[in-house]
Amino acid sequence: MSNREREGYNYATLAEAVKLVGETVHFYGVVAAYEQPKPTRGRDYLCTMTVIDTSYNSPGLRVLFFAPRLDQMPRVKDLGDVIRFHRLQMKTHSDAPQANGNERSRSSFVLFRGCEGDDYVPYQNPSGTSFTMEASDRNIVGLLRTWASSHSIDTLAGTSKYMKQIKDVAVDSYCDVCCKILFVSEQSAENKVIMHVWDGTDASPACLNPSDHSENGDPGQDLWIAKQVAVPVDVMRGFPALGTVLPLVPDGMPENDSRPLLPVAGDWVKLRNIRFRVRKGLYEGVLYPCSKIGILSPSTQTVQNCERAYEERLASEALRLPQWCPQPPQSMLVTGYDHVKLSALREVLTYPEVTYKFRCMVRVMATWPSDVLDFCEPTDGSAAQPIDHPDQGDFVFVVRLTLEDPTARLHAFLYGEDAVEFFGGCPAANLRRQGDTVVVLKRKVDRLLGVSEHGPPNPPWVTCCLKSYYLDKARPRETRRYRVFGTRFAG
DNA sequence: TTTTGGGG
Repeated sequence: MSNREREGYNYATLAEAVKLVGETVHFYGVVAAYEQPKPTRGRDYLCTMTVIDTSYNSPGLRVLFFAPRLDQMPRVKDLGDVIRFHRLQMKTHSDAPQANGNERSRSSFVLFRGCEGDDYVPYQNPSGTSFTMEASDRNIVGLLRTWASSHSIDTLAGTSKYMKQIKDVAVDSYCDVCCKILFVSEQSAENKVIMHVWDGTDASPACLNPSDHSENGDPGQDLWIAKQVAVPVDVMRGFPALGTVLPLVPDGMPENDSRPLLPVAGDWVKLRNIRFRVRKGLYEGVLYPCSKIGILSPSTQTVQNCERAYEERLASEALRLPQWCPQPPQSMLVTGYDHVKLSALREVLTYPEVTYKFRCMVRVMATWPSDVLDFCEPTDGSAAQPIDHPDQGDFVFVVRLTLEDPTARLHAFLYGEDAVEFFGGCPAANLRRQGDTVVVLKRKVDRLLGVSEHGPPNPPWVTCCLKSYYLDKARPRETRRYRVFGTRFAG
């Protein structure tokens, strides 16, 4: 044992430490930023963080800590916690000071809660029982706690030039996002963990990629399945009413046991260096090996801003609207219930009463049948009835619409008299014998779907009324369906 | 032993 250790450790302030490039130092710091450990391309794990103290609080000191095993990595519970490092090597990187720790070079750490008045027992001490805790140590921890509690420690969180809200994400560029983990799903078949994240804002409507074109000829069904697979309705019940929930899928990440540690539902995180892409017309975040997951305290300014903005959205009729629909809202459809509050589709899907009525602001993504010629069918539906039966009264509209807003997708049926009203009094008929009617219908449906000669379809925002019902009284929730009613083309 | 990765 060296003289120094026998006398107790001599801790540098961070201001002193950054001047000791090339030397091995001990120091205490308050954790101002922390990224989950992740595997390196080499043999070790790496964990990165920024620590601050009174002598050096902006931008703080970056610390890299390498170790062969996950349980040897710092597992910071909360920003503002106090960490003590022994035997870190001071370096510079890109003209900024940096401290390097390596378990293989006997670097070590202990972690304390940041709460003022908490005890002086570390909540993490990977080196076991042999750690020093003198009166001077308790003094340093106490002083750092007092200082941190009166000081904003998150000055770095949420201020990077890469930071984006979900409403502003775009494809093909790397960015950072502060968001809440709402749901973590294990896709056991692919051995993938998908996190579902939310920040209270609405993703912009995304175009369908040419590769998204359905194989079964029913694009609406594909779109609906894409959304259902992502988040089951039962899980959705626990989500906030508004705002887009995006899946975050790993790409090129190492297999199971050497994956980075993932946050759990309820955590706020800062996702760093992630990208977005569009699949089946839905944005999804992509987590690469170069991405990082930083923790955020609920008290962080960025988190508070998200939560406050969301509370405002919830309370305001205007702000509840999808953030990408025109203001003031316009709609080529009108409803007879304009006084009824607008519901997001996630609210519709998760409403506790199975039979209920809603008014929504949505986009119509697809119809089924996709050909207007097939919008009506014979009322008795039997094969014995000739398909070309000329009698109008024997036909009924049966059309399934795939509706979308920033919160969800759902199928709603346009049926019978509700459909006749919807299409402006156009009666049900054998449409294969009603060329004029078909032309009128097709023109309306194309407008509704935003079909254009150039480029992909871009459906406009429209208001519509939905009512929910069930097919089987014994299993109302499982057999819940939706119908469009009280809605028609304007003019 | 001094990598690995290091705010792009």
